[in-house]
Amino acid sequence: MFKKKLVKWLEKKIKEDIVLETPPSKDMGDYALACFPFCKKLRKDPKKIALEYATVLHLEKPGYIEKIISLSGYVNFFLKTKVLAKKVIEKISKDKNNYGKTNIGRKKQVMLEFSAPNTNKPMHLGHLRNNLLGDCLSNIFDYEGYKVIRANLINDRGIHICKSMLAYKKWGKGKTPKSENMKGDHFVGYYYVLYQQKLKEDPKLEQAAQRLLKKWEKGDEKTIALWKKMRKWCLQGFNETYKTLGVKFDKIYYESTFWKKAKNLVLRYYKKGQFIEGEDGELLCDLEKYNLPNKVVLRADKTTLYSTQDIYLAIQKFKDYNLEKSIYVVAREQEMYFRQLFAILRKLGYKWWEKCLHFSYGMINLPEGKMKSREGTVVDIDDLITVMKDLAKIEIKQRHDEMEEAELEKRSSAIGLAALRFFLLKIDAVKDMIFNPTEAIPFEGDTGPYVQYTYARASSILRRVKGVKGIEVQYELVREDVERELVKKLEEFPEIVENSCNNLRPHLIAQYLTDLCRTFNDFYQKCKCLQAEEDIKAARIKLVKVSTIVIKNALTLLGIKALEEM
RNA sequence: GGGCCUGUAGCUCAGCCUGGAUAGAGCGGCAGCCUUCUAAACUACAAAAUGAAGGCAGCUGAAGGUCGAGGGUUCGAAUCCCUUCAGGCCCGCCA
Repeated sequence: MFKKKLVKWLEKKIKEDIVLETPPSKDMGDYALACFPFCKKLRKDPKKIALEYATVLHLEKPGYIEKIISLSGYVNFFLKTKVLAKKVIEKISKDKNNYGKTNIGRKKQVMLEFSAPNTNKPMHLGHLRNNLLGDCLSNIFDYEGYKVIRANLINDRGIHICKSMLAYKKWGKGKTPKSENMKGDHFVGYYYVLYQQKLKEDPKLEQAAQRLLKKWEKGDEKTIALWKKMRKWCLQGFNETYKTLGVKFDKIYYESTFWKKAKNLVLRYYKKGQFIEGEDGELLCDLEKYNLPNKVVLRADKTTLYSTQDIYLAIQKFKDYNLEKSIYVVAREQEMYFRQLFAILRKLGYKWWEKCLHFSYGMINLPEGKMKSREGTVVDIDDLITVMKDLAKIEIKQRHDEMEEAELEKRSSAIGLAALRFFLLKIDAVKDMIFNPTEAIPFEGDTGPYVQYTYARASSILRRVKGVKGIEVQYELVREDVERELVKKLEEFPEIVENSCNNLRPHLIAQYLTDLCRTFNDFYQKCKCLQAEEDIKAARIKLVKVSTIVIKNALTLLGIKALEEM
């Protein structure tokens, strides 16, 4: 708010490129200008330069500046607390849940593809990080004014799907999710696991699954009917999970609807000479000129691969929408794959290949160690949510002796999910991480519940306050150190969102939130609101009010519910 | 053999893109506030130095660091460049 203004003013005064930084401690002011770079030109000691600048500038300082001094080679600027408080508080009061939006994405469309489940088993911990990152990034783009298309690519065909179908055919005995009282995706997943188990005793199942795939591809009626049935069960299960997670999509691509077209497309490009035939008849793309290994785009038996379909789908996305960016939220293992995919598109002459972007993220594991589906150590999202919810219940019960069951359900669900989301989103996506449920749930520390709790405390003050409505806020009464700090934190928010959007770093929001909440709690601790004198009370209540707005806005970006009471 | 990523306090992480002043949080641990016991002096009561044991929700305080290592660039490096070590991931018909 003030920084840009100050930079402009300084550039006029000093006639140099001005880069302002934030000093490490508050007695060094709000902004600082390092004078070391000027040394050579002016052939003077930086301390002297700083002193001279500070002296001159101080005399001509603009109205919002309290003082300008020099400290060990820096020119330090101090904002007037009253002006700062007034500007920030009034801005937030006016913008409310729009506070922090910058509109940098106006008239631009961005697509984020994430989630991408297979319809043969429930989504697990890995999908969870994917879903949450994709969802949060989408929220951020949305907030910055982009038109966001949340896309999901459902992998609903292929050999892995046939495996669960085969197992169901053999051992399913006509059971249904309903008859077994199971969630659809878990039901289907059970047969996928069953297949893997039976395969050990009977290796011939592999061929049987292959035959089933062939039948599916030919459109065999019975096979298709079974496929449709099981697919539906699975999708219903996914939708439930998405609903509890609070994840929504604008566009869903089903692999089953375009795999054939994808194959034909690749064949056409082959005929045009864009792809070459390998030793066994497979088709591949030569990427040597891009310094990448070659990529197979169609199997020797002319069945499709992920690459086949992704080439088609990438093109389709740009046909469906006028995209500024097409972002793929996919785990890091596939970094090379996406570099190849984008290079293929480039080779094929699609100018927009540069707009494609792989947002990669690290692995997520449990404290017990690596997840291995074969060893059954995979954790389903649904199970994990239940664990979080139960942990949340324990916390709530410690604080409330009696609570109605419905209310307990509601709160534990909100808190459990908040813990989950926050824990996964606060860590830089590039890093591998260990998800430890018990570390995520406490109401203290860097956790989602801590942030929610802060919001609830603030809300409680606002609920109980009486008699400040008509009183005009006198901003000079915002004068305690902690109050000033809080105001400054609130001011940072728009910059944080913009940064996290431009650099695709959702964790900045979460990091900011803990910071803000700590600052708020410090203020809460040191400044009595309700017991203060009327005019001071009015100012503090206003500060509490705008704090809740910003906390809520930030929470919303993370997809976390702000609770009035916990 | 080649490529990408990570390495910061006991643990979990932020800061690195965009170099700047004493490298920041959270958790844990430590000390204190707290509880019980002890107790000179005193007619007695209240209060209580000191020492010991216990507890831990909250509050307060302090501690904790070769920023993996080495070199370079720079007035200045956790941050940029090079080398190196450790860990993870990937490298034509898996997804």
